[in-house]
Amino acid sequence: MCPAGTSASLSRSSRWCPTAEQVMLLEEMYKGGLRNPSAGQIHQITAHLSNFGKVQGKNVFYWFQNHKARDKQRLKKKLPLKPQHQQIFFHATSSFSPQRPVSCISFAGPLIFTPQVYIYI
Amino acid sequence: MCPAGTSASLSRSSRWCPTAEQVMLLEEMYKGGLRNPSAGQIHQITAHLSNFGKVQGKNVFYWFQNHKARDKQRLKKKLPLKPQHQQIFFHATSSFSPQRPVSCISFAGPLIFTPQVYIYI
DNA sequence: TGTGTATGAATGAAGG
DNA sequence: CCTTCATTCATACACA
Repeated sequence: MCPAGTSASLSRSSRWCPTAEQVMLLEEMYKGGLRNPSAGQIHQITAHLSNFGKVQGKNVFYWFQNHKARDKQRLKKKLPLKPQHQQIFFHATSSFSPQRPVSCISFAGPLIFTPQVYIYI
Repeated sequence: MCPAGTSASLSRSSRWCPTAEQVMLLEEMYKGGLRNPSAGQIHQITAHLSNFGKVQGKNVFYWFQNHKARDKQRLKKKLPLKPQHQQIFFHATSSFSPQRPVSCISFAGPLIFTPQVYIYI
């Protein structure tokens, strides 16, 4: 969490603890609509945030990822509307027999192995 | 990752949680140069990994896809001055951490993968 | 010192 | 392949 007061940088911690200024700037950008910054944007942002404390590109990347996800999560929790998100998972449930498995993946070409063509039986 | 001592198996999670042994084997193959396993290879690998826990072909497929992509990102040191579509970076410490004591390589199967992926007994 | 919470980090799974 | 989403693990900190 690294809340105010004790600003990050000096912590010998293994993980990034953004300073108040950094968080402020990030939130500013977030409010501005930024959600999935490109690599270039991340680079720029990182450079800018560096003026306020140690920070790496990955920190910025994760910050946006997490902030967006949790923003959504909070909203979801607040409005528990009907479960409209039916997940239609059909488990392959395989007992994954070891040796002579039934034809699982029924195409054999040396072609691309894309998930879309998986055939679960 | 699914550390917490309790490896995968009993998790009621819907997603695959590779065991330490499985990860180790996958890492080994990756280090051996395997990047885009063919459907056949995936099938073999899956069969082999099944000796160490539940796993499906798509898990293996995704593992290689993700590992390759993130490995690449990890290695990125710098970004071009121009915001092209460069990659996002992650930290550089990759070394796979054994989440458990690991008593691997004990499988005695005479199985072979690809020439690059030699797994001696 | 234990417990809950906020959040950094990681990665499986898709989507495009 | 690259990008994004979802879920989880890990950790710092507030509070008791």
